[in-house]
Amino acid sequence: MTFSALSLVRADDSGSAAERAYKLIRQAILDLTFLPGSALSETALVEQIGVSRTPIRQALQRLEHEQLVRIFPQRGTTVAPLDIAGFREALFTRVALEAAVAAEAARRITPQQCKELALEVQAQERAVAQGDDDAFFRLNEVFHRRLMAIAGVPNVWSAVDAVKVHLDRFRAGHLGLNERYPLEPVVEEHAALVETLSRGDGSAAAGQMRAHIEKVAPRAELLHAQRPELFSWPPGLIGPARLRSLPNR
Amino acid sequence: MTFSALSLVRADDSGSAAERAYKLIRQAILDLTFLPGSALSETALVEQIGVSRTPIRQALQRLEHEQLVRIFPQRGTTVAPLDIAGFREALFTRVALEAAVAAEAARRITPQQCKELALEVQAQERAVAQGDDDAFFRLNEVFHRRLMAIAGVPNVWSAVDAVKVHLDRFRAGHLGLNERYPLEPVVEEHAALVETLSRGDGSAAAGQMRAHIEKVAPRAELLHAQRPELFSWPPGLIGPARLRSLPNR
DNA sequence: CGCTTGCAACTTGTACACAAGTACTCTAGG
DNA sequence: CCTAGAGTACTTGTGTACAAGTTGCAAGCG
Repeated sequence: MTFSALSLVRADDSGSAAERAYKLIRQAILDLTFLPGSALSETALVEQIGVSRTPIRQALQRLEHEQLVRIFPQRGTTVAPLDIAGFREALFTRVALEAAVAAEAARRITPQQCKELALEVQAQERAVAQGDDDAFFRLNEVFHRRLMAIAGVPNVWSAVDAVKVHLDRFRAGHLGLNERYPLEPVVEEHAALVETLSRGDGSAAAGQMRAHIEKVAPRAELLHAQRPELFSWPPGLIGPARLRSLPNR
Repeated sequence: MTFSALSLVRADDSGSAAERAYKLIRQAILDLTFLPGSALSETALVEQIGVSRTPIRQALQRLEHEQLVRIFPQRGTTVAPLDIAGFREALFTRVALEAAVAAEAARRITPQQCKELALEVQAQERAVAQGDDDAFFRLNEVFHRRLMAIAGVPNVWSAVDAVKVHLDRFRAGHLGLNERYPLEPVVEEHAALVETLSRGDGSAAAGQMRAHIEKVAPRAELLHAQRPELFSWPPGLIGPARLRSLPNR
C-alpha cells in the first residue's frame, strides 16, 4: 500500500523526522491503531511514515524506554500488551508524586494563584458543558502542571508524564467501547481541591489529590474484563517467541 | 591519541555496542572524567570507544533523555552542568516516592520479610565497618529496592532511578574533594526504619524515610560553594552558543 | 510417517557516506 | 585600526548498504 492509517493521522512535518516518527507511532499505539501484542516491522514503518530506518529506530528505542514497545534483537519488535500490574504501579507513582505536590502547593500558594486556579476550573467546567472532552483533557493536564509550578517543582511533571502513558492506555481502550466516562465529578474535585489549597491545609489537599487520582483505578479491571485479548500475547505466541507472522492480530 | 581515559575504565564487551557506549559515557560523566559544561564530540567518542557513530548517537540520545547531556542540533553536544534546582526536584521526587513506598511496605510486610531486612542491615554494617563504600552503596540500593518489592511496586524503582542520577552527580563531585561522608548514621536509620516497619506504623515509616533521604540535601549547596564552575556554562559561553572550542575546560 | 538438516527470508545491529546547518577565521575594504 | 563578508572546518541529522542472528519451511533421510 502507498499510504496507511498512520499517514492519515496528521501530516505533521514539524521537528525532526525522528520526532515525527515518535509522535506518530506513539499515537497509533495509544489509539489502538497498532494493537497490543502485534508485531511492528521497521521496514513497514519506513513505508508508512516516509522516512528512513534511522529515525524510525530512534523512535522505537524511545518507545521501548517508556515500555510501550518491546524490542527483541534479531527477532522483532512488538507493541507491549496492556499490563494490570504496570497500571497499578503507574497509579501508585502518580498518586505519590501528586499528593506530595498538593501538600507542598498548599504551603506555598498565594491568593493571586488561588484566583488563577479558580479561573482554570471555570474553563474546565465550560469544556465539559460543551462536551469537548479533548479540550478538557488538555485543561486537566495544564491544571496538574500548574500545581507543580506553584509547589516549586515544575519538572516533577516529567516524572508523572513518564508513567501517565500507562494510565492513558486504559483510557484510550475505553473509547468507543462503552459509555462515556463522566467528567463532571472530576471538575468538582478540582474546585474542592482549590478551596482546600486556599486554606493552606496541606494534608487535606494531599488526601483529596490521592482520592482524585485513584478514581481511575477501576478502569484496569473493567477493560480487562471487556477486552482480555489486549492484555496478553496473541495465541500461539509464548513470551517473545514467534514474532514473524503477527500482522495485526 | 589511540586510547584514552575512557577505554581504561573497563574493557567491557558485554551487550550491544550501543549499551557499552552508554555505560562508558555515563560513567565518565558521573566520575567527572567529562566535566559538566564541556563539549562532547561524536567523532572523538568514536575514536575513544571504538565503535561507529550509530551506537554513540544512541547512547547520547539516552543520556539526553535523562538530562545528563544536552544536544544542540547542528551545533554540538555538551555535558549538562550541575543544577541546584534539578537537584531539589530530584530530591522531592525521590522523597515522595520512597515515603509512599515505606508507608505501603509497613502495611504489607511479613515477619519473615522483617528478618530478611534485618540481615541486610547487618551486611550494611559490615561493609561500613570495613570501609568498603562501594559495597555499601550497592547494599543500600538493594535495601531500597527490597522495600519497593515488599510494598508490591517493584518497578517504582525505575522512576526513582531516573531521578537518582541527579542526586548521585553531587556525590560523585564530593569524591576526593573533602572528608568522607559518614555512613554509620545511614545504617542506623535503616535499622530504625526496619523496626518501625515491623510495628506496621505506616506514617512513622514514611516520616523516617523522608528524613532519611533528605539528609543529602546539604550536599548541593556544599558542592556549589566548593566547585561553582561545575554549575554553569564555561566562561564566554552564553547558553548554547560557542560549543566549538571547549576541550574539557 | 516422523525427524533432522539445510536453506531462504526475514529481523535488528552497525558502519559509513552524504546532506543541512552553524561557528570560527581570514581577508579585503573602508 | 575596525568592520563586513565569504569561506572553511566543524557539528548533528538522515539515508542506505551490509553484517549478524533468528525463525519457519521444506526437502531429504531413516
